[in-house]
Amino acid sequence: MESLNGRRPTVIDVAKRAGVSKSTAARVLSDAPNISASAREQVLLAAKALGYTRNELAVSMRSGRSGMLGLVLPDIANPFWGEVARGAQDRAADAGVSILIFSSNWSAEKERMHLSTMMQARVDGAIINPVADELGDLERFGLPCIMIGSSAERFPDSASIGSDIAQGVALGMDYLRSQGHLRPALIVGQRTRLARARFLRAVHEHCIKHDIDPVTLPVEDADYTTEGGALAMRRLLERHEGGHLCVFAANDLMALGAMGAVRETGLHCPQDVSILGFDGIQAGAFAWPGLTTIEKPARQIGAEAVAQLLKRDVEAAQGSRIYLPCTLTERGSIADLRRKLMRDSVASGERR
Amino acid sequence: MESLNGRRPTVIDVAKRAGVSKSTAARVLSDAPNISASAREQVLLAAKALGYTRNELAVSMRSGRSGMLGLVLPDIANPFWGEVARGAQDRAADAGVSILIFSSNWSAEKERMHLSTMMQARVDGAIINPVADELGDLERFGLPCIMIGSSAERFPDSASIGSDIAQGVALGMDYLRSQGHLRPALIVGQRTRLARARFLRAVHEHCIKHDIDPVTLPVEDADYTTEGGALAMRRLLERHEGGHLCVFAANDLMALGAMGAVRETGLHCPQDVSILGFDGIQAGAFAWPGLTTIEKPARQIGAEAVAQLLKRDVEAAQGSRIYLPCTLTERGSIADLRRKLMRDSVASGERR
DNA sequence: GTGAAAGCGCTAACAA
DNA sequence: TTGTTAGCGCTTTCAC
Repeated sequence: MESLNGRRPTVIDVAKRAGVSKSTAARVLSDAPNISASAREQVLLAAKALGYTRNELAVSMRSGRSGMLGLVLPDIANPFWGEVARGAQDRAADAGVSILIFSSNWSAEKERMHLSTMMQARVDGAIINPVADELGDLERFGLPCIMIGSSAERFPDSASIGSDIAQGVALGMDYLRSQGHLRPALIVGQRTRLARARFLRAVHEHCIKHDIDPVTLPVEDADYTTEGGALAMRRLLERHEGGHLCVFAANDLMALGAMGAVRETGLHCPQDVSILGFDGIQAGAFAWPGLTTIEKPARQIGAEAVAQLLKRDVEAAQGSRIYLPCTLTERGSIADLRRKLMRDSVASGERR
Repeated sequence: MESLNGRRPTVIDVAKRAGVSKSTAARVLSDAPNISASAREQVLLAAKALGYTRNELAVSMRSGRSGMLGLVLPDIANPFWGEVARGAQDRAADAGVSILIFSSNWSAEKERMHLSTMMQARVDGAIINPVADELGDLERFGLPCIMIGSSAERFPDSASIGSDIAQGVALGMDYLRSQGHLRPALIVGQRTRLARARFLRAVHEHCIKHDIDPVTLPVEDADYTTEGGALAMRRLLERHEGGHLCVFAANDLMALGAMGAVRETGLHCPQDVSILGFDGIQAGAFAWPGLTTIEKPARQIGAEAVAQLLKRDVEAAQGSRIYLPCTLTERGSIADLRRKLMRDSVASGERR
């Protein structure tokens, strides 16, 4: 009976077995209307018996849409991007589309390769954290595209989704202020990075709002790595003139590095030094003390990007930018100076 | 000239522009032999001008192979699986194939969904960390399949790749022994987990080799989470009769949880308690003290799985099992009791 | 309600 | 060396 010897069954096989024509079978299998109950039943039965699964490749070719989305990340092994991928994957699965995930490993060359592979695979849309400055054919053929992450700003014409750095920084600065840290030192990215400027701008805005001269905040550049953070911390410690030191790092890895440097110096966090991070990576929860940090909505970014891409069919939103809010995760790397100050003032007999 | 108004160019468009036939163009574009230099040049020129990219969907349909591999992971956001994905991605990119990554989120239902999506997408092979006990159509149509991770043992018939737990445990036990810890306490997984038995079996073998009664090692069950590890540690501490306590946890998360519990009790690691983990997740590097651990070759597992799948075309290796060796990462959570013992014996005037 | 036939973009067998 | 032709599995007119 099963004369297809190992071959995967096609509509034709199903049609034959059901005793109907190819098109009737196809109609049933694609839920088209105007089918007699008996025909439907026969076809469904045959399909089940044969273990028929629709060949999406063929569907894609006919329809011109592949039901796949491309996702190009700088590093899928990086927990932050892993979360983004997870968000995208979950949202896509809900909508019944698949995701082709690529890891550019921070290489523009690899990225170009992946972009081209995506084009060839005829993905219906792409989500990209761009490394290079140009997208090649993607733009040329108007493939729906959404940029994610900070480097997205290099592409002012395309839609983008990212975390709201300004809001996150404000949140962090407000929190530090609430704990009595008015002039935190800053560990920021290299001068070439766009994220650096955005971070600093947000800090300045906060300062101006609170009548603080931005120039009075110590700033150290680092390279977003643990080692860089440790280096920057040591320099900060050298410059420091005594009293409690508070540091706001532009990412968690640098914050964690800074924490290590503090420990090496024989100082303690948060007793002598307070540290605030930015990202929300898992490792921060296991450091000691736990790293208090501004958490980026990684998973939502992925999910929202997919959602936008799927919506895109209807309305083409050129150059729109969505910034998702960050949240504060308190863990224990920040000293509450206010309470301490209050105690001091009570002790010295002052009243208000 | 560009009369395809936004449409992506096909071989036909290229052929027309180059003034040759469809098949000549196709031959050039697919690097087939027997083409005149002039024809080749014309076609390449036309292709470039038009921005032609081969439609892999069509190629796939003709050839029956999609150039895509499916990868089903329990959680793409989990750093360990992220590393596996990264290894697979890199290796696949080298070979010019794409990877469809799915995250089952530990749900058998979702897994079944993803499996079916993969079948419909006509992937050429699949790499799976199985949650459910059956694979459905994958087996039925003989899709090349490789299982990864510990649950792979539930599928004795299919090929699998994993880390060599026995070797890793032996490595860990030998290392502990070298540091003077002869009878470490064990924090292992739940009784239902296959991994638990494998872990314990390896420990027993080590014990027997070294004339230690395995029963004398305290064992606590936990659920592979930080909280579970902390709980198990507290129970271990209660049972403990004084002196240095050494703990070998079956994964890093539990080890990290145990470390936290030690700190809460007012004890210190590694002075009072030594802890050895198993996995090699990033967070372990940021804990304080850094977690010494047996590192699983996550990235290689992914890479090797892809390699095997690609090789599979040639020789079908049914039921083969590959175990990749683990490595030791020393960080600082283990006390060197030997040195301490030596010091003690020197102090008390003993000679050898 | 159903069948016949065209065609998505490509490759491969056959002819010239 | 090049062109013609027949499909891969599916959807979708267009007749009946």
